[in-house]
Amino acid sequence: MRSGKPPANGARAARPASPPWLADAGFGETKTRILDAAFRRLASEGYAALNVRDIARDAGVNHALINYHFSSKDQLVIEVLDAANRRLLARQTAMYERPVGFAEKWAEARRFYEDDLASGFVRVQAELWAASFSNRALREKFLPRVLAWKKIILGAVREALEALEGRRQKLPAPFTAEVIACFIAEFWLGMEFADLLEAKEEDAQHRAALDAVQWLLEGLDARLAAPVPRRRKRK
Amino acid sequence: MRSGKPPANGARAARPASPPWLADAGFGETKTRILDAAFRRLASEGYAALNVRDIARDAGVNHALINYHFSSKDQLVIEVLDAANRRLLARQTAMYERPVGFAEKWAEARRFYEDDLASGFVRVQAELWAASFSNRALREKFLPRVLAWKKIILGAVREALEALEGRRQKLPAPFTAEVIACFIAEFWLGMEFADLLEAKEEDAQHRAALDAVQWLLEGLDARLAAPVPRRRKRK
DNA sequence: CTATAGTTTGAACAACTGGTTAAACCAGGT
DNA sequence: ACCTGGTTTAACCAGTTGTTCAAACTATAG
Repeated sequence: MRSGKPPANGARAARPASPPWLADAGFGETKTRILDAAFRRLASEGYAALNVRDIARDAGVNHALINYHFSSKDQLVIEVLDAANRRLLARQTAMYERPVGFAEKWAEARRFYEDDLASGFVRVQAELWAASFSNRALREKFLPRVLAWKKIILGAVREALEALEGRRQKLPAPFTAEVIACFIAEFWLGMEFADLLEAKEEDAQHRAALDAVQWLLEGLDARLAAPVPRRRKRK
Repeated sequence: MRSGKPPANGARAARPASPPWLADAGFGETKTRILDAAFRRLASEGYAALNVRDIARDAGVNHALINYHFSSKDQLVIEVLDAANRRLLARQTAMYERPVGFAEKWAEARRFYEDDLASGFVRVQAELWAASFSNRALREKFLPRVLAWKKIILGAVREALEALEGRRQKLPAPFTAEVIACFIAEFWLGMEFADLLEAKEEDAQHRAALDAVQWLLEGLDARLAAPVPRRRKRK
């Protein structure tokens, strides 16, 4: 019998049957519950305090099952990150398809971020990010994602700069698309780690900074929507 | 007998007598060695793997001494962060006094960063930053430092913007000094966490981004050095 | 029914954790 | 000499850690 469908019931406590979180990819119910509990534990207690017994208790499952379904605690953590990566990839491609303006893309990214912050996703990512400093396997899961993420940003920035050049506007030489994309990517990452410190003073500043970019992009969208100027910029 | 001076010798192994690292503040030799070993352990193995016995072995002392000199492992970690804070404060005020151009300030910050990366300081800071997500005492040590750091940046940005305004140049409304300072601070923080992932691809991009700001500031410095355009008095 | 294969359980293991303790050590003061 | 108070040591404690294992359970196939 493969572990496709849930095994009728067993004497399992009546738990909220696995939230939508990382529930995809045809895992058995137990496996999903463990993954989900591990995620929640990472989000609430952090990586340093992570241990299989608490995870099992949260999942409502015997703790030996963790080594049965995942071969070790380390492997479980890696699969948590894997699931997170799958989820991000799906969202990313979904966003890619939608052909909207730059400002709207930015706004959607902000909405996603708010969700991720509230759901604990940002926290888990930060915990595993730090853990990956001393965990090669974990780091190797992060690197391609970071690179892919930067590539997305770079693509959007390139698009924007080319549009600007079509309007005969150009940024100073050192500000290449790569540089601007780097600014955005690392700013965002820094914002995540800063937000997790939960300094209320920061929140307002972050919103203001995000708003400023939003304003910039709205201006860009407007200019792109207007008819091309005859000879030189009109404004 | 206070723990002011080193106790002659004892049968201590011939260890490299406490590197310059966090050695200040009149601690006894043993205390300093433990602090130093804890720092090195954090920099090499990370917070999650930190334990008193390894620290003691690294310091060449009995592990019971950690609970004798610091009252607990948690307290030791806090004092490591305290020492780091003291060090940063000293450097910061030293840099404050030196009245140089904006570009030179930026360049010095970059040099400091390179040192901190090589010495493991950035790594330790990142480890403790993440640990502070679930450690109130640690977080309370971070918050004032982060706030102070941002204040420094904000001060410099304000200065620059005022100088620009003296030259009748003005940024678009949403780009206040606070917003720009926020961009810089979070970009820098993100860069630290990204560098710790050790993706070689990133390094070049970071350098290019830092160079771009450098270029901007050199232009600003040059403009400020040049005579004021007619129409209004200087600053 | 029985056989079979996947799943679950409770108990156990050995290693490791932070912390404590009594005794020893080591100076200086009297 | 003795006492004193800070320091160091080895042994120890109780609790936690990840992991293993044989036995029990469950559902399906023959």
